[in-house]
Amino acid sequence: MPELPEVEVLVRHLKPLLVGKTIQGARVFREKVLLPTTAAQFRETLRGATFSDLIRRGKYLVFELESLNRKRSIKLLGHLGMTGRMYLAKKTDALPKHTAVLIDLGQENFVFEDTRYFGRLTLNLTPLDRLGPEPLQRDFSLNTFSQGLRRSAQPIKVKLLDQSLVAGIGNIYASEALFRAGIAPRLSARRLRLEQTRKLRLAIRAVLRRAINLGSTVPLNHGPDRTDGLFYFGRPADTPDFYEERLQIYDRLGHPCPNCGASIRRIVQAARSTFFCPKCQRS
DNA sequence: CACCATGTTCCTTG
DNA sequence: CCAAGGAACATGGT
Repeated sequence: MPELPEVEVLVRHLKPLLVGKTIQGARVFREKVLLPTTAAQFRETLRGATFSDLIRRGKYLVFELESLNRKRSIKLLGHLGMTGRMYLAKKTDALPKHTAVLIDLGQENFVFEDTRYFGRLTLNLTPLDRLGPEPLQRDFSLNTFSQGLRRSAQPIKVKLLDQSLVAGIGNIYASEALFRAGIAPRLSARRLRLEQTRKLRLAIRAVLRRAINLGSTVPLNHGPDRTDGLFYFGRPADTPDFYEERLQIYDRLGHPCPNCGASIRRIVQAARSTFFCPKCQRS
């Protein structure tokens, strides 16, 4: 469940569950997700450490810990890739098929499972250096944004996926933000007029904030009664309107545009799907 | 078998 | 040095 809003909701959920808990040990089932950290390094660094904080940066989770003697503060960088999940589980629960890392917290386990293993849980923090501003914070200013777009000939949709421009937008919310701003996904980034840039910046913020708010209403359960998959799409079969459709345009090929009724179209840009309304997003 | 999927990094080319 | 495009990573759903 991994773009900025999903990570934000996960962080809010996990932080109070983790802070104060001490790591008894760790088991690594898929060393690849630790890279460039090794399994031995990972186990040795974390054993005896206590979680002190958890924050989000872009689509990353940054776990902060203190070692046993408080001599050293440790940071762990997490990323969910496309299919990663992180949660606390009872020790009696069966391990999911694609468990990558298991952290023993004494009474329970912290599980990192990831079907495709594109995710990360590592002591290497350097990916954070490449991130642009947080879209929901002050440093994502109109100036910063328009200057970031100025040099790029790429289609605006593709440029929005560039994490050094602004951190946390993924394939779904890129389409959602452009739809909300009424901007055509193929428009070259440098050709946006100031008014469009202004609109897009506000649309990005609105779309992300709204998703966080809606996501916060979905309980993050795991196991057989798992509900975190509802974050993006649909609603459970037997629940009320509470679980409204969350997305206006993404994955809605052929459906009527919620603004004008025109048929929603799909194109491929940089090998990824883009959804848009041909009438509401003409320029 | 074909194509699709919420992401990032590495390599090459210009 | 920079921008941009494409492959690679790995597994599963339809």
